[in-house]
Amino acid sequence: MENQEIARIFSEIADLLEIKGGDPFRIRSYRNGSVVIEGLTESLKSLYEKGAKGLEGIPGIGLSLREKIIEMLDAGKCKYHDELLKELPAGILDLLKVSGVGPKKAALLYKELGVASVNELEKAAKGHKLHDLPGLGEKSEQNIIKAIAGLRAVSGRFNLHVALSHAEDFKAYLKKIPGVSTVESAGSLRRWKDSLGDLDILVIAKDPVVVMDAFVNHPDVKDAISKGETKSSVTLKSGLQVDLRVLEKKTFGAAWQYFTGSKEHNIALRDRAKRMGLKINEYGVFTEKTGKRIAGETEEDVYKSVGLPWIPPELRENRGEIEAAEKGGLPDLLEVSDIKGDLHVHTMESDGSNTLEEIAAAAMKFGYQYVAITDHSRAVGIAHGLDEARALKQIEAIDAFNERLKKSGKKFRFLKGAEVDIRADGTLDHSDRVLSKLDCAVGAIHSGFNMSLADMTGRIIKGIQTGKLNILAHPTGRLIGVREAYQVDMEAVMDEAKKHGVALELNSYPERLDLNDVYCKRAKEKGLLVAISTDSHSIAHLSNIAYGVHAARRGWLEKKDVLNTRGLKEVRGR
DNA sequence: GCCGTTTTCGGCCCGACTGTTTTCAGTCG
Repeated sequence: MENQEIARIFSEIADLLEIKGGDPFRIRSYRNGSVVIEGLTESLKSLYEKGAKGLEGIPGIGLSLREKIIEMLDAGKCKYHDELLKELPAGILDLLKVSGVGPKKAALLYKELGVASVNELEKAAKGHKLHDLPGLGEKSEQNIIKAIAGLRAVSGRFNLHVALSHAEDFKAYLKKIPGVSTVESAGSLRRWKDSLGDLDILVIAKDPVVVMDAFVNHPDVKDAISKGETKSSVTLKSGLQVDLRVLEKKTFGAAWQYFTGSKEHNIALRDRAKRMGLKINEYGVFTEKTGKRIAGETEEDVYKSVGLPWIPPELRENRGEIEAAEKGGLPDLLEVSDIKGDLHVHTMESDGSNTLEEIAAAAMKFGYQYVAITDHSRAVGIAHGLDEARALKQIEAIDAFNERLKKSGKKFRFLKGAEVDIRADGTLDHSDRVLSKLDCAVGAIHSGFNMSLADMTGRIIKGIQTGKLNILAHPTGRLIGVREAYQVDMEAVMDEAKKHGVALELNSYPERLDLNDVYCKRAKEKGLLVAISTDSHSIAHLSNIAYGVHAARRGWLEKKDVLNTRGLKEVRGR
C-alpha cells in the first residue's frame, strides 16, 4: 500500500467517526495522521522495511496509528476501517462533499431518512423530505439542491493557472473601488499549491459595505453564497468559489498569515503560541493573561512574536518549516532569477510552433544563456517525432546556428537535445549514434501508462541504466485534474538516477508540475539535481518557468539543488 | 488518539456566517 492510500483510509476513518459522533480529539488524530502521511517524503513501506523502529518518531503518528499502518502494509487492509464501513454505508462519505452538509447532518439524514448517497439526498431534497428534520428548513432544502448541482458541475479542484487568472482579474477590479488601499491573494494560491478548491482575497478598505456590494456584483459571479460585513463568498460562472475578507490595516498581517494557511501550519503555529502564553487569531497576537495585543500589522511581526523569522508561503504546510525556522535552518529558496536556461523546449520539427531563430530571440529576452532543443523521438508519431535521419540533420542545424551566434558575438547557445521515449521494454527510442551526439538527452514516457508498478519501475530504471540519459522528464506522468500518476516506485527510480547522474525534471506546465513538491523535497534529501524545464511548445510557454520555480520552492529547493541554475559551461560539461 | 517548558493525565486553534432558532448548533475555512 502506498502512502496516499493509507492517508485516504485514515481520512475516511475520521469522517466515519465524525458521522458516528466519536471523540472529537480522536477524530482529529486520524485526520492529522492522514495529512502528515500525505506530506511524508519517504514511503511508509520503505520506512517499515528498515526495521522495527523505522516507523517510530513520525510526529502525529503514535502507537495506534502505527499499528494500523503496519497492518495495512502487511495485509493490505485495515480491520478498524472495514468495521466502521459495516456500520455505515460507504456512500455516506460522499454526502460530506455537498457544501453545507457536515457530519452531523449526514448522520441525521441517514438515521431519519436512510439517505446514504448524493443521489438519494437530491431526491429527498427535491421531494421536500428534509424540512421536517430538526435544524433543517425550506432554505436548507434549496441550498442542498444547489450545492449538489455545483458539486456535479465542478468535480474537484481548479488548476493553479486558472485560479491565478481569476485572482488577477478580481484584484484589478477591487483596486478600483474607492477607499480600497490594499488587495492581496491568500490561501493555497499564495502558497502556489498545484491545484486549489477556492480563492481567498483580502482587502483593506474604509467602507466594507461598498466593497462587498461590488464584490458580489462582479460580472463573473454566478451566486452569492454568503455576504457579511467582513466576509463574503461567491461562486463564479466557472464554478470556482471566491472568498473575500475586508480588514483594517492594523490587523492585515495577522489576517494575511491566517488566511494564507495552510490549516496545518496555522494549527502548529497557534499551538506554539499557546505554549508561550500567547494567542493568535486573524486579528493579531495577544497575551493570554492580559489580552494585550502585541503584533498584527505585518506577517513578520506575527512570526517574530513567537520567536520565528518570516516563513515563505510556499513552505507553510507543517512539513518541518516551523522547526527549521526555529533553528535558523530555513532553506534559501530558489528564485526565478536564478534560472540560467531551459532544458526542455520543442521546435516546429516535432510538435512545437517556433523556429530556432524565434526561440533564441525569446530566450535571450529572459536573459538565458542556453536552451536545450528537445524535440520528440519517432515513437511519438502524433507529434511528428524525429527519426534518425531527421535527428542528425537537426543536430547539424543547431551546430550551424550556434556558429552564427558565436560569430555575431552572442553569448547564448543552443544545446543539442532530444526528448527520447523510454519504450515499454526500457530501451531508448534513438540510436546510440544519435544519442552520442547530444548534449542533453531527456528520457520520457508517453505511452503504456497502465503498466504495473513493477513493470513501470523496471522500464524507467532500465532506461536510466543505459547511461545515455541526462534528465528524466515529467517523472510520474500525472496531469492535474485529468490523469493520476502512473504506478511507479519513485524511491527506486531516484536511487538509480542518483547512481547514473540523471537529473529529475520538474516540468513547469501548470497541468503537470511533475515532480510534485513532496518528491522534489525527497530528491533533494537524496542529493539529486532537479531540472526545472518548461517543455515549451511555443515561445509563449517559456514564462511557465514561474510555475516550476514556485513548485520547486514548495519542495524546499535552493539554487544549488537545481541543474539549470548553472551556467552554460557547467551544464554542458555534465 | 497524540503528546509533554503544565502534564504519563489532561489537555487538544479559533472566529464568521447561515439557518433555524428565541440563544445556538452546524458548517466552513
